[in-house]
Amino acid sequence: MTKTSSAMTPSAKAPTARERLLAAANELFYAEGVQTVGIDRIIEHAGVAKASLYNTFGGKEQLIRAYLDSRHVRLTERLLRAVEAAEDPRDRLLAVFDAQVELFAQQTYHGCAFVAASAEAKHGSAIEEASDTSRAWIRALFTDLAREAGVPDPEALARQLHLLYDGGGVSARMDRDPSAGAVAREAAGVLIDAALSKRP
Amino acid sequence: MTKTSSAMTPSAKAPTARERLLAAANELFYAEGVQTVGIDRIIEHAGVAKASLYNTFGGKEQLIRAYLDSRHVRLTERLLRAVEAAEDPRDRLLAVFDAQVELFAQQTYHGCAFVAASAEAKHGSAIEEASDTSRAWIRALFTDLAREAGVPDPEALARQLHLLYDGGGVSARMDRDPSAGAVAREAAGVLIDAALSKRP
DNA sequence: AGGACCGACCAGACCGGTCTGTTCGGTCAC
DNA sequence: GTGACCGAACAGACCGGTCTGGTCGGTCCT
Repeated sequence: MTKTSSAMTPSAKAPTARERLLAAANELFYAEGVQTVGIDRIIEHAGVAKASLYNTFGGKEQLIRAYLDSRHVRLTERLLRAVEAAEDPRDRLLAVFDAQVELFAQQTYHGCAFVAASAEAKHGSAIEEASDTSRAWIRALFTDLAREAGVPDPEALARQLHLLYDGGGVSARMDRDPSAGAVAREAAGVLIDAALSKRP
Repeated sequence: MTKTSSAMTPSAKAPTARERLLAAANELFYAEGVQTVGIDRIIEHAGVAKASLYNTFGGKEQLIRAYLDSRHVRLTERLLRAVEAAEDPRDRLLAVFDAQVELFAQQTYHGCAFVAASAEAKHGSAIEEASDTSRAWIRALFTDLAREAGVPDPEALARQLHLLYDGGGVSARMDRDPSAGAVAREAAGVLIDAALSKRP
């Protein structure tokens, strides 16, 4: 009845090698960086043979790409869930920062995975590609919500809020201070109100 | 008369091994990352013997530290110069972002060196130490300028502006878009005005 | 003045270790 | 038996770091 080994569905039974690999990558790459963590540690932590990694993903670069893609999926889910819980257009914009506050509170938080991974990535790499995709999505989310709120220049407000979003992540990591989320949220409120006041 | 070999003064003549090493580190570390660039490439680019590196700095970690320290010195000089050129308290706060705009315009700009270097640094490293020092200095600068401007809560405004400052740097690098500087400056103006309006 | 000396430096061989990526034989479930 | 998987060994490049040997300009001593 239950197809456990189909590898296409995560299934409820024993996790496949791919899943364990991705989980290990998520833990180690995120905590220590994609450059400093070697594949030996990944496969050891995943309890997987090296050949399985290369059969499944093809190489470290592709594993990093898959790791970043999975981060992006979880990011969009988290943000969408937070935004949908709010109704007032202004609150929907702020909901993004509420999600950030919640995220920073976890002691596992170690900054934006894309910012960290792209810090030492060469131009044109898969890392840059994944970062661009994720950042474009966030920018579009901010723009849509800003337009929804009825500000005269949604693009401009979106760029400002994106700056705050980035700054919050960097500050929370670099200063080891989760309260950066609250600061970002407060500043966002000011910027939103200023943009709103220009359109009566 | 002239003591050229004293090694304490950079002198005007031929650059010493230490200077060339630091210059090479500044170029390669900043452009490609402190992890990905090996010391072999540093010494080759500097035209220096490997032993000179280890005699002068003691190791890669210390070279990175010296590189970051030199970045910090240049950063403070640049910001101080920009701030001192302005007279109005509000303009002095904005001058920090003017300096950022100018910085982003250089095509060599590749993001904040401290953000990049600390992305894959382990907790308690010399990199973290240097980052903390630099960030504390910037925070103090913002706080002083905010106090000078007479806002009721200088610390709060400083934290907001620091967020914008960080966000501008990240966005300029990740999006390969220097206009993030102008966006940050504009948002800073809004936040400053909002803080100012609370104190008559 | 001239020879011994010395510190700063370069060139490069070399070390142990680690990196990514490959290969192969064995095992277990279906 | 067939495919997915593990454990282990392997190759080749590269890492940070050490060490030897040689060059050169300046300084001191006589």
